[in-house]
Amino acid sequence: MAKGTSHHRPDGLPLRLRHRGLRPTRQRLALAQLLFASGNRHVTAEDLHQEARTAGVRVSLATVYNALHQFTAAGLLRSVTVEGSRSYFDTNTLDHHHFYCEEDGRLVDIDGTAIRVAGLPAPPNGSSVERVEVIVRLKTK
Amino acid sequence: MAKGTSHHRPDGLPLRLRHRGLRPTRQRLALAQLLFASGNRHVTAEDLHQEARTAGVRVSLATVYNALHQFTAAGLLRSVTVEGSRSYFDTNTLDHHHFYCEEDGRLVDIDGTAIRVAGLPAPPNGSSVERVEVIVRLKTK
DNA sequence: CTGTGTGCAAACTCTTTGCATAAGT
DNA sequence: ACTTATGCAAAGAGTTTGCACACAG
Repeated sequence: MAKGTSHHRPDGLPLRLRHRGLRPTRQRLALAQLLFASGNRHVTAEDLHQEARTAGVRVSLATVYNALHQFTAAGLLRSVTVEGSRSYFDTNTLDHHHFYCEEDGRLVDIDGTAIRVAGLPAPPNGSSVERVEVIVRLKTK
Repeated sequence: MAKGTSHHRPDGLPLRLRHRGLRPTRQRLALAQLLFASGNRHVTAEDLHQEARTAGVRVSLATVYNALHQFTAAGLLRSVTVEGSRSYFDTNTLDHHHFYCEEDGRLVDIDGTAIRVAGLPAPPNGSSVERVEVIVRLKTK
């Protein structure tokens, strides 16, 4: 393993962004780096903004929001809604589910293949199922 | 069955509120009436406020929010989070799930006994499951 | 160069809060 | 009377937007 840590060659990021029609700007690259360098993550805009600043990346909160939405539209992220006041963005774009701890606001992935939902009624007339989302709300035992 | 329509005697409301430690004020009664008189409902604060005004009930939006939260704390309502920007309140406090149509913001109940979720992994250490919530996101076919 | 992205601050939406007034018991 | 709820308007959080400047190609 001469260079890089297997799954994420930094060099892949610019191409990955450009491939989705996003110009690999300094800010987007830095944010993508933070997001995708370390396994599956669940971040809020504020989280990511803070992280960027801590990492010495000069980026505005508005740009973080823009980037998160652009990444989501481009299929690099998925948004998760578990609580009204914050928006979470999930780097895992495969179908999967979540544990959510209301107390500390933490999200944990549940592999989509692990869970099976049985007994689903037919969707209302004229609509079809886009996605089944399971949220397991946790309390401290 | 001499009087009332079985599940919701209007006379029951004041008692129902008082029983939960809520003083049956004019506004709370009117809102409770709107909420509980007609089967299961999913409303936003704005919805309910509008409805109240339409029904000629003078009530402020802040009071609607207060009442919705008080009712929720008292176990008369349950809050449902499907989308970041709005908070929904559900008059069905039994365990159940939802269809959610992103396009028109409509929520439809799915009986809790209909669905079975299998294959749930053990919750993270130190926590236990409070509630499993299934949201079936719909698209117009 | 040329067009897209960014930063900043202001605007916006939904929700909560503080304090004087009104209503419930 | 005494306590609790309400109304209003202002504050608050999170998010979005508009426009001048900066950067990537």
